[in-house]
Amino acid sequence: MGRQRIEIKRIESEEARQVCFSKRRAGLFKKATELSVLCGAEIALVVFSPAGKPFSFGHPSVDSVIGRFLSGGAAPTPTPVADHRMVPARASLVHELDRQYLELGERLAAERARKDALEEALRGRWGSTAGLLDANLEEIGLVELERLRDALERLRWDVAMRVNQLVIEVQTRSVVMAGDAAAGGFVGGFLAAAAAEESVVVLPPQHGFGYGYGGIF
Amino acid sequence: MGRQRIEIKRIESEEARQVCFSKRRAGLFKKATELSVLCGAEIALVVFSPAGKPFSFGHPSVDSVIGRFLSGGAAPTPTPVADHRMVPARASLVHELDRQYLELGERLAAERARKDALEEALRGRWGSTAGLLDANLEEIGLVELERLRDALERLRWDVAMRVNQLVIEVQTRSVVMAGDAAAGGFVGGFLAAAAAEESVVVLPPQHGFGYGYGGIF
DNA sequence: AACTATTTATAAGA
DNA sequence: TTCTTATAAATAGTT
Repeated sequence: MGRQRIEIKRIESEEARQVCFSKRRAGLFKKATELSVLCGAEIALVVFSPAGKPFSFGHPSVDSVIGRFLSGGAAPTPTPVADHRMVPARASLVHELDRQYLELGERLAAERARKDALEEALRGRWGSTAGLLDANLEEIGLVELERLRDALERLRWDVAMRVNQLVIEVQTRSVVMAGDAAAGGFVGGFLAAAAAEESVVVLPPQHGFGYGYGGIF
Repeated sequence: MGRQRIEIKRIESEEARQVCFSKRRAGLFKKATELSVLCGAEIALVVFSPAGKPFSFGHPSVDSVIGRFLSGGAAPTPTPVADHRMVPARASLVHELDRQYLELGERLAAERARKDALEEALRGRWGSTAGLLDANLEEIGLVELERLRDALERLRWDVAMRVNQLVIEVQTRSVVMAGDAAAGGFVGGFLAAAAAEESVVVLPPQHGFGYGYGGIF
């Protein structure tokens, strides 16, 4: 709708896609607002940018509309535009939440496994020499000292290796893991604010974290 | 957007309102579809007509997007309000999920904190000038290792004493021990390692923890 | 529903 | 990102 007509297909250029998203998102929210005002229609609109930032609009509120949609055994939806899903999808939201919940559990388990492996990596090495530590030194001969020396050197190597791995892991993981701690107890607070009597709600892009990974719930 | 410009306010005429709704709803869903296709954005759109008919669009699905939104995408709505109209059953379910989420979140945070402490301990140890077996072993900070550390420090002292004695013996029994330079070498190497200022392992260039991204964490 | 006269939205470009 | 502008789209009022 501009200088040229464009085909409605995924924009490959990352930059162009971002620009298009910004413009069209604004337009979409404007249209949604106008529709709600002109016709008094209840509307819930949630959009995630390609970068994962959430935007939402709701009249009277996202929650009230979603709640009505999920609970009200409302009639199935029509199919305005083809191609994408315009599905009824009733209470399967619960399943989605449940799935994400399980995902968090798996994350926790994985996290714990990593921690245990770390502790074991340390404790295990010490365990190999623990006996020597407790031995009566008066009875330690050159052979024993040699064994101790070797054990300690192996320890140094192993730990160094472990550190190397950790460094790599940390570097690799830095972005992926970002955002984990955000969004504590969001659902409760969210629904607590549900059914707003407000007219128009537009969430600006969040400050930058809290999303990234949807592995909660 | 037609013959005349119209003010964006509720259309009083019931018929005109219904007509406008039909037209604009189609346009809105089309825009939403285009945005999702062009930019790959995830979108959930739910609209109730003035008559109460529900229409929805979702990419990949309404539920997945809503689930993602609920789970951590958004900050508290800028327009909080009261008037809860949640379906009881759903409300309690969500609260339960929320409670369990908080619980898991706390556990995860605790696990991660411990894991981070471990990583930091390892990393910090290498960062220091002291060697692996030096006194700052305590920086590992693990309770279960503190006793081992103490034992090791005593060991070092005792070993040093023992070595002194051995050296004296070696010096005394010049003939017997003379050819056994290896023994002295072992012990010397051990003690050198024990107080090492050197690193056995060279860590890879840590081009960094500069997560190079300001947005997320 | 269809048909336009207009207003809007927006693709490119700066 | 924001603005400008040429055009494509959407749509208000009409048939």
